[in-house]
This record gives sequence, C-alpha cells and structure tokens, in this order.
Amino acid sequence: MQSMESRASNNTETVTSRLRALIMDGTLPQGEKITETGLAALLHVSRTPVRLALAALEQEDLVRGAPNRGFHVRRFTIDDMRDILDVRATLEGMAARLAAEKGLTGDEEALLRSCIEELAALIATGQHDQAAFRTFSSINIRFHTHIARIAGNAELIRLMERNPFRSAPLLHILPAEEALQVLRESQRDHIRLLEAILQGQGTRAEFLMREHALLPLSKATQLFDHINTNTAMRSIQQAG
Amino acid sequence: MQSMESRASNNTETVTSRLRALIMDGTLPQGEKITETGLAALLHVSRTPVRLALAALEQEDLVRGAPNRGFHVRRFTIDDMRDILDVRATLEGMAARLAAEKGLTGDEEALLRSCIEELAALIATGQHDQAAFRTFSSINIRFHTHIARIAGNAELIRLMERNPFRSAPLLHILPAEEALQVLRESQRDHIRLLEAILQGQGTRAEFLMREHALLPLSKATQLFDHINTNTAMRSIQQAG
DNA sequence: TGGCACAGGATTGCACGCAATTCAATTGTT
DNA sequence: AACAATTGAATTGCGTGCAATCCTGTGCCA
Repeated sequence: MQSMESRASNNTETVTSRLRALIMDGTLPQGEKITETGLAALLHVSRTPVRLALAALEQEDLVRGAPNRGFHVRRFTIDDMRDILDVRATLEGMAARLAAEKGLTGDEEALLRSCIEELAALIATGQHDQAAFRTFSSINIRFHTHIARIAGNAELIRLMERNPFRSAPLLHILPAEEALQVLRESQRDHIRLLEAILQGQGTRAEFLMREHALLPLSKATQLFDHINTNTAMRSIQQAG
Repeated sequence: MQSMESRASNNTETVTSRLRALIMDGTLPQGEKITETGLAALLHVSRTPVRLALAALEQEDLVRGAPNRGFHVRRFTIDDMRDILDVRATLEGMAARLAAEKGLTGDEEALLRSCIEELAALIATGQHDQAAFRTFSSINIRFHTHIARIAGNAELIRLMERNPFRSAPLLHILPAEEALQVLRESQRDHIRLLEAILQGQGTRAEFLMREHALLPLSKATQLFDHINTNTAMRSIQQAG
C-alpha cells in the first residue's frame, strides 16, 4: 500500500502527489479554481507537468475540468461522500467474500490476528488522544488492505486504491467517549470478520464487512445530520 | 451512455477516443509498444495531445507505462478478464440492490419493460446472425445502464463506465444454438430482475444481477477452458 | 436605467526544441 | 569466444512560444 505516492523519479509524479496532498489536506479548498500558470508558479515547475498531473487527478475525480475553461477542485457534497462510501463498502465486502472463499494460509491468518491483538492492546490502554487514533487508523488500514490482498483480485485492489476515502473513522470530530466506542465496535467487527473468513463463510463475511465499512457513516449521520461538508471531508481525510 | 466518446471539442479527447478504439478493436495488439512519436505521426497530431491521451488511458489501465520507457498496450490475461468481470458483477449487483431499495417510478418501470419486450420480439424471430446479436447487445446495455441510473449513485456509475467490459455476451464465438440459449437465459434473468426490483427485494435483485453478469464468463469457461486470450478479448469487446 | 456589443486581458490548447535518460550495437578485453 | 564497457541513436520529459478560446469590464444604444 505504499504505492502511488512513493517512487517519484520524474517530476510529473511528484507534482501529482503534491497536488493531491494540497487538495486532500484542504490547502486548496473545494471549488477552488486551478490555473495551470498559478500552480506552476506555486510549485516552481513549468506548465507541462502540471497539466499532466491535472489530467491524472481528473481521472481520479479529485479535480474537474471544462474544455478551454480550466480546472477546479471537486466539491464533495454529503451525497457524494455517501455514494463513495457506499461503493467502498460494497468493494470491501467483495474482498472479504473472496478471502473467505479462497481460504487463508497460516501466514495470512497470523497477520490478521496480529492486527487484532495490536488493536486490543491499544484499547486496553484506554487512551483517546490524537496519537491513539492515528495508531488505530494505521492498524485498521493494514487489516483492510491485507484482506484485499488475500482476495487476490487485481482490479478490485486497483479500484480500492483509487477510492478517495481509505479509512474514515471520523474519530476527530467525535466526542472522546463516542470515539472509544467506535474503536470497540471496530474491534468486534474485525474479530467476527476473521472468524467468518476462517470458516469460509463468504456471504457472512461480505455483509459483516459492508456493515463495518459503513460504520463511520452511520455514526456521523447519527450525530450530525446536516453536517458541514468541509469539516467532514477534512476529518475523514486526515484519518487516511 | 453516449458520454465519454461523443463530444470532442478539443483535440486531446478525440485522440483519446481514437486511441481507445485502436486498442479495443485490436488494431494495436496487446503488449504492443507505443511511442509518442509513432502515434503522433499515425494520427497526424503533435506529441502533446498524444501524451495527454496516454496519461488518461493509463488511468483506465488500458495502457501501461514505465518511467522514461514509454507505454505499451496492456496484456489481458484470462485472470485479468475474470477479475474485471467479477468486479463488474459486484457493481452491477449493487446497482440492482439500490434500484430495488429505492423503488421505480412509472416511467422507469416502463423503460425497463420496453427493453424486455424488445428482447422478446427479437427472440421470437429466431434470428441468430450478427445483426441480431448487435441488437441484443444494445438492448442489453440499455437495460443495465438504466438500472444504474435508477440506483442514482454517481460514484457507482463512474466506475461502471470506466470498466472495460460493458456487455460481454461472447455471442460471436458461441455456436448458434448456444448463442440463442444465452439470449433466452438473459431474458429470463431480466424478467426476474425486474420482478425483484419491483417488489423491493434488494438482496434478491443483487444476487440475481451478479449471476446474470457472470453468465458470459461461465459460458465461456464452460466451452473453452484454455481459450486464447486475444480471441476472447476481441469477441468480448466487439460486443460492447 | 437596462441590456447588448465590443475590446482587452487572461488562460488554455497545441507545437516544437532541447536536455536527460534509456536501449542497442559495436568495440575492446580477458 | 564470452563478457564488459562505451558510444551513439532513439525516446521520453520538460520548458516555452504562439494561436485560439473564453471571461470581464467598459462603453454604446435603446
């Protein structure tokens, strides 16, 4: 999962990464108009790599462009976020099903178990600060990406890597007690998931995973029904 | 569904379309090395739009490029095709589920019914030539894209439009009698699907659609277990 | 005063040139 | 004869200039 960002031998890739980062961390706010010249000046490169980067990010649907009228940062509405998470949940479910149908090797099982143990240890400490949530997020991502690997469907992995929201626990905007609750629920989901996968229960694994992936969404809408999109976006993406 | 290919005010988009077509219809065979200069000469444009088009098609995973070493047409193995169709089946299933959960308006129901009626009429004629299969394909695409529209998930539609295989009935390489059989099975699937959607049976619709989408794959593997990839690819994509 | 036409500025789209990297063939060495 | 090094051709990556397109603001006219 260290792909896509890591190697950057040529300039276009670095520009793409930097631009993606600028959008993701909110430096370039939603709806912001992007001019090739402006970005080129900002990043100290010529327009050529900027243009290529914009073309790439347009395919990822992070920026949108009209012919002869340039690009602007995509505006994520609440509906957009729900749609994206919905698709993600379905794909994650598919991964879980495939993993269950394929069966685990000893190594693969051990890796998943270690994620669960690490998370248990984290919960046991009772911490609920930023650092704890970041640790949780990284463990969580490891768990999920490993299941996707096990599923072994290259196209599936490709689509999941392109999905803007990786792990979206929304922990930052939740009250501390609620956040801890999310951790515990996630842990229970993970344990059940592993159980289902180990027993080869494909459909059960699929639906457990779907529900699990939708957890942040249900938590969020449950708490803030007419939440500010920008706040939600930022919280979600800082977690990734 | 006339998007993506139709409007081409600027040159880059036309080059992208033409290049995609060249790959899809096999003019550029799998694994073929692509040089910017060569393509530019072939299409009578400069390297700039070619470079942008290649970047776009790389995101679609139709061409693959190594840094400083240019691009080559992606090689589709049998496994690749199975993976892609598997993902497609899952996404189509999701669309059917959402459609069922959302419910149909009168117009939407009428449109789906008209597809079913047209297909019934086609089957009634008993024809099994190329023209008949093309008609079937177009009806089929209309049916499926309309369900995706009804589902109303923008991200889902986006991913489905990017999937290389739209409708893949493999009718060209099937014996006539087998092909007609596929038409009849498809028709039965469509009828059941509409029924499930009308009755709001989301899960049933989802799994019916999955099975339906995998039909060409099962037919193909059932007949040719170690089929030549190129032949299969061409057959699948000519149908789209 | 409101609307339309026009002009100026700005921005995109494309073509081309040059430097850097890569690949291949030839040459030299063991 | 086999292998390594080197040189040269080919190709990519990037910068920049120019024409076409689009937006904005101003002035004219009804």
